[in-house]
Formats: sequence, structure tokens, C-alpha cells
Amino acid sequence: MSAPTVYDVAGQAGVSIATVSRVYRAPDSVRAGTRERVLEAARELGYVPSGNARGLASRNTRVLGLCFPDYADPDAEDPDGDYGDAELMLYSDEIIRGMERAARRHGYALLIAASLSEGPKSLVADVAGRVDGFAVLARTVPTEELEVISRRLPVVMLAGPREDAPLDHLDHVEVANFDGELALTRHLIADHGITRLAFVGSAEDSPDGEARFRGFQAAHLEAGLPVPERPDVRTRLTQAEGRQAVAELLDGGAELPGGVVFANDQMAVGALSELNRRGVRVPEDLAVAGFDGIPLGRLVTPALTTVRQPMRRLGEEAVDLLVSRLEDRDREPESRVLPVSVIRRSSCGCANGHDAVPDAASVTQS
Amino acid sequence: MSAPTVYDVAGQAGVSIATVSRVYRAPDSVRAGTRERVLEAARELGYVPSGNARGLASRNTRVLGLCFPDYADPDAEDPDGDYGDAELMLYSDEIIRGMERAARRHGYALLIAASLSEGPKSLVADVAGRVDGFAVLARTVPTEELEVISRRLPVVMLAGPREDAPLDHLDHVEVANFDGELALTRHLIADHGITRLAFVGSAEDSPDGEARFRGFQAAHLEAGLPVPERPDVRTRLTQAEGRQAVAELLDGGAELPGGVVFANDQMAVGALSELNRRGVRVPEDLAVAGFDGIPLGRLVTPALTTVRQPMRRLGEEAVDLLVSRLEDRDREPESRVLPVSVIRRSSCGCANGHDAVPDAASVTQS
DNA sequence: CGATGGATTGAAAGCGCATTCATCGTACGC
DNA sequence: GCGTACGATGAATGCGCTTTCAATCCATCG
Repeated sequence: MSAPTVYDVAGQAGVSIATVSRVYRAPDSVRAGTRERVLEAARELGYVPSGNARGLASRNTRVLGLCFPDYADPDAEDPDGDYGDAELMLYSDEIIRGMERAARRHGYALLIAASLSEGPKSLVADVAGRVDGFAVLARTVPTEELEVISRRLPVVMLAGPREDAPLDHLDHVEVANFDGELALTRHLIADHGITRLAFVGSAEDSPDGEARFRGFQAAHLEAGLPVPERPDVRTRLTQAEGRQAVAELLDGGAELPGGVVFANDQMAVGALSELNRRGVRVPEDLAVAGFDGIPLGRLVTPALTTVRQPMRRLGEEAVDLLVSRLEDRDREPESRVLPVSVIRRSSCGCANGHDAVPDAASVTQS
Repeated sequence: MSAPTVYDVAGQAGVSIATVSRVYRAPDSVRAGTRERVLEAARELGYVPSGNARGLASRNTRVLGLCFPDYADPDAEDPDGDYGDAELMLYSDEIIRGMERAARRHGYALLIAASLSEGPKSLVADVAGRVDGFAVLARTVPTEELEVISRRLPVVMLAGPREDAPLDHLDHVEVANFDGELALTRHLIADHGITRLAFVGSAEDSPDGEARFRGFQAAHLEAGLPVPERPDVRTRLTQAEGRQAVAELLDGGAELPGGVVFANDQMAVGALSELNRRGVRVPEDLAVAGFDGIPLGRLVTPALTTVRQPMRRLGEEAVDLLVSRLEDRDREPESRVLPVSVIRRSSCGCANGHDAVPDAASVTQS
């Protein structure tokens, strides 16, 4: 009745369970004839090795995990509404994809779990118990929990600043937010001669957003321009908010800047549509730039100048780090910063899309 | 050295391992004082229950799986290229998201595995051994393998026609491709008075594409128009191919149709850009419609009329089916067809976006 | 005051497979 | 021909946890 086990197969094939196991784990160590008999029996019985038993016996699961924050939207098939959290979703989707692929290459499967902030609890512990190692999107899991778990299991932190104090032994991957925004802003200032730029940022607790803003500041510093102390607007990273942010800027009465740099593409896209509605010409009246490099940015009019971050690679690097730590538990914690590239399209005043200027910013520090 | 186990915790807390286990499985059956002691010990030791051991002992993993085809693109961060397989990726992403959420609601984690067609082999067996049940995107896994595995484990087939013969005991979820395309085409014919329509379809072995084409045919039949025998063009479901498909249609010399129905949105979007380039006005000179309801469709100009299919719900339904079968292994196999809705936007000639006409097509047949 | 029964806790038996060690052949070498 | 060595296979043990089943404990009841 229940699923067939090694014992059943062994019986049917007239061998011991050790041999059955060997047929799957080390086929070459079993004589061809015997092997065939076992495989045939397995086929006949519909035998599928139990991952649990195997994992228990060999004390490793061959599964890697990923914990990411749940996207807000509770259920709603979202009729035709504003894809509010599309950005976030897209982001984790890409990481999932990157991890899945890299994991498979290394012979691992991928277990994913979105942790809803208010969740029952210890969802991490749940995945932690089932995998050989896992990645966590920054700010998804409470520090204390991670602290405990990471003592027993490789964990890599994704996107977000490198952790300090209790978690500084974790491997870590992020993209060059600072360098990217610096390069982008430098381009706007140096190549387009825009000296008054506004910055629309995210909440202060978004490490990515803050790093980007610092890059924005640095470009001003470098150019000898007055350094803005804080983003002109802080808001959520959605299209709707981007739309509203420009509205605020324009209605604010203050002098119109020469360009607006948004902390991400979603906002920038929203802003473009609002600007279009108001008859503000981009880039003539106002240059616009985003950050992320989402596909949509190429399709809007004018095409969006932005900084592309390799989200999928983020996932791949995470897997690399996990695998390498699985091989050597004691190596020094490593922090990787992935390079980003400025994509010059029309929204900043560049002719017509399509010249990506790779901006070397790959750093490996220990 | 190695990770702490129940024994360690039990020792530290001065209780038996049975009690430790109970603290996690049935907290109420342990006196509060004892429970605290155990929890404290666990915390101190950094104890995380082994999913494998637990699964083995309780013979269930509390994990659900999903097998989907790998998206072509091997590595390439795809500089700024044509997101060729974006459609497919988007598709599986949505399903993953839907399943993840539903699974979590039911207390399951989700294991995902993209099977590369040429892969080493039996990737399914691999996931099958680790989960309590799983979903398979149509045409991802060889029939024989599924046949064997599905004898031992709940499997639901996603998107694609219902399987026959050896696999007809599987649960199955798909969307109303036929009904959706029928409704859409009916709209073009009846409401916009377009009598000559072209259809750009996919390869013949795409069950979805074929079903859509049959819906397209049915609308002609219903309207008393000549029924096209085959799609005017068959090609891959990408933007680039869509672009080329219209080019073919226009350059073909034949009389220009009043409208073109594409088997999916990606192609339609590509076509729109090509038409725009050629100065063909949409919808005045040529109406255009897609299928899928991808977000991008709302953003192109003119906004794309299409049929929205609830991809995320596909994943949710799959989980429902799996869970319910886990509860009752013997219930009749069920086939669910999810309703789709025609989204009328500008590309077909409808005023301006935003009226979704839900098209009842939900059917549950056994 | 002893009996009775529910609440707790412990002892022990697996769950299905990997793996070490011992055993059994058999091809070779002398 | 017989000892030797290596390849193939079997027996047995344990991975870490769940789950009866039985043993205790203690409060309540007669």
C-alpha cells in the first residue's frame, strides 16, 4: 500500500538493500547484470528513493533555500490595478531564477519561502531544518534568529549592507548601489551639464536607497556642486508614488530642477507618465533617470536612462558562496559587490538608447 | 561540533527526547515549566530540528514541489537584448508565486526545479523523493516517468490539455483558452464589425496555442464567417517573432485583414512596435489583440486588448488540489478550468482601456 | 485514607537509506 | 595447483525524530 522502499526492491531483485542503495549512489560499483535487475525491479514497483531517508543517512539534503519578504498584495488577482509591489516581486523573481539555475548546476534543488512579516513565526527555522544552506534577502528575518541558525548552517545575506556585530560572519552579496548612482549622476552633471538635480528616494530604512543617495551626493561633491543633505522626496518605490512625487516637485513652487534622479525605475516610469500628462517634455524640460534596469524601462517613451543591476546574478553568487562554504566551513566570510552599469537612453538627453557603459565596480573584500 | 540534536537538548534540559519532540509538535501536551526549560536549552545550543529526520519519522515532508521547463537563455545577463523568453519566464514566475503563497497558507514549503529538456535525467524523481506532492507544467516531464511517479504521489498537471490514457488519473488545472479566444474574437467581429481577421499562432505542439486558435475558429463559425483552417502564421511566442509576423503579413501581398489576433501578448506587443514603425495605424488600419494579460500590455501605445489569464491562481489551484488529494488519496481525479476575462483596451478600437468583461468559463468536470 | 483517572513523561521501536566491515568469489601470479 | 588480492555483495549499525505504550505523579473522589 505504502510507497515501496529499498527493502521491497531488494526483495524483488534478490539482492540486499545495500546493493540497491549502491545502484543509485555508485552505479559503477555494482556489476552490470545486478544493476539491471535492480533497476528493473525498481521500475516495476514504482520505486522512488526517499529524500528524507537519504538525507538523514548521509546528513545533507542537497537542497538550498531562499527566504524573501512576502509581497504585500494579499490575494487579489489585481484586476487592472496598479502593480504596486511589482518592483519587489520582480526583484525576488529574478533572484529566485538565478538561484534556481545556479543551484541546479551544482546539483542542488531550491526551496523557497516568503516570510510574511507578521507570520506565525520561525519560518526560517523551518527552511533551515530542510536545507544545507540558504540565502536571505536583507531585512527578511529577525537578527536573533539568524544569529542562532547561522551558527549551524551556511547563510548568505543578499542585497543590503553588510551585517555587523553578531552577524558579521555571514557571506554577503550586494550590488554597487553607491558606485552606480555616482556614475549615473556624474553622467548627468558632466555630460549633460545639469547642475540642479532632485533626488526622489525611499524610506530611510532602505539600505539600497540610502546607498544610492550617497552616490548621488558624492557626484555633487566630486563636481564641486553643493551637496544635497537629503532626498528632495522620500516615498515608496512604486509607480503611483513616483507619479505623485513629481507632482509634488512641480507644484512645490520651487524652481524646477534640470533633472530628477529616482531611487528606482518603477518610480521613474510613473513619473514619466505624469510628466507626459502635464506636458513637461523629457528630457528637454527635465531629465529623468531611474535605477534597476527593469525591462519596462526600455519600452516607455522616452526610454529610461538607468543603472542596471544584475539581479539574477545576485542569486547565482549566493549559490556560489553557499556551495563554497559547504566545502570549507572555515573560510573567511566574504562580501561580494556586483558591478552595475549605467544604461544611457533618451530620458537623460542621450541620443537614442542602447549604449551601455559598464562601470567597473566589482570588489571582493574579506 | 556537529549540529545539536534532540539528544543534546534533552540532556541539557534534563528530560527525555520524547519530551523535546513534544515541545515542538504538541506544545500543549507538555507542562509549561518543562517546556520552558527545553526551549531554553534549545536556544542555548542553537538547536534546529532536522527536517529530514522529522520527515522520515512522520512519513511526510510538508513540502510541495513544482517542475517547470527551463527558460532557454543559458546564462547571459542579456545586455539589453530582446527578452526572448520573457513570456515563459513570466509565466512560471507567476505560477511559482501563486503556489508559494498557497502552499505557505497550508503549512507547506515549496521546492522548485526547472528541468532543462536535455538534462542529465530524472530530475523529477529527485523532487518526487523530497515532497508530498507536486505540480508539473505541461510537457516538462516525460510521460513514462510521470506514470511511475504519480502512482506513489499526488501530481497535478498545469496548463495544457488534460492528459489521457496512462495519466488520466492526475488532477489538472488549465485556463479557458478556447472560451477566452472565442469571446475575444466574437468581440472583434460583433462589436467592431471586423470580418477579416488573421491569426498568428504558435508551434503546433503548443496545446494552449492550439486551443486558442480553435476558439478563434469557433467565433467565425458562430458568426457565419468562413472558418480559417489554420493560423496565418505560426512562430515562436516572442516579441521579435511577433514583429516579424506582421511584417510577413503586410509584405505578403495579400489583402490586408481588418485585424490580427496573436496567440499571446508578447507577440502582439512586438507587432505593435513594428506597425508603428511602418506607419500602420492601430486600430484604425488594423486592430490588434493578444492573449495573457501581461502588465506590459497596459503600457504600450495603443494599450493592448487581450484576454487575461489568472496565472497566479493556476498555482493556487494546484496547491488546493494537491492538499485535498493528500487528505483523500482516493477521490476522483478533478480537472479545473479557470475563467479568463477579455480586457478591452484601445488596440481593438475600444474607446480607452479599463473595462474588463469577465467571461464566465469556470468549469469543474470530473 | 486508599482508589481512580487524567496529565506528564520516559522507554523503545522504528522510518528508509548510506555506509563500514566482513565475506565470498574469482582472476592471477608463482 | 594453491595462495593472494581485488571486486562484488551482504550484514549490521546509526542518522535524528515521531510515536505508541507503559510508567509515574498527583489531585480528586468515595
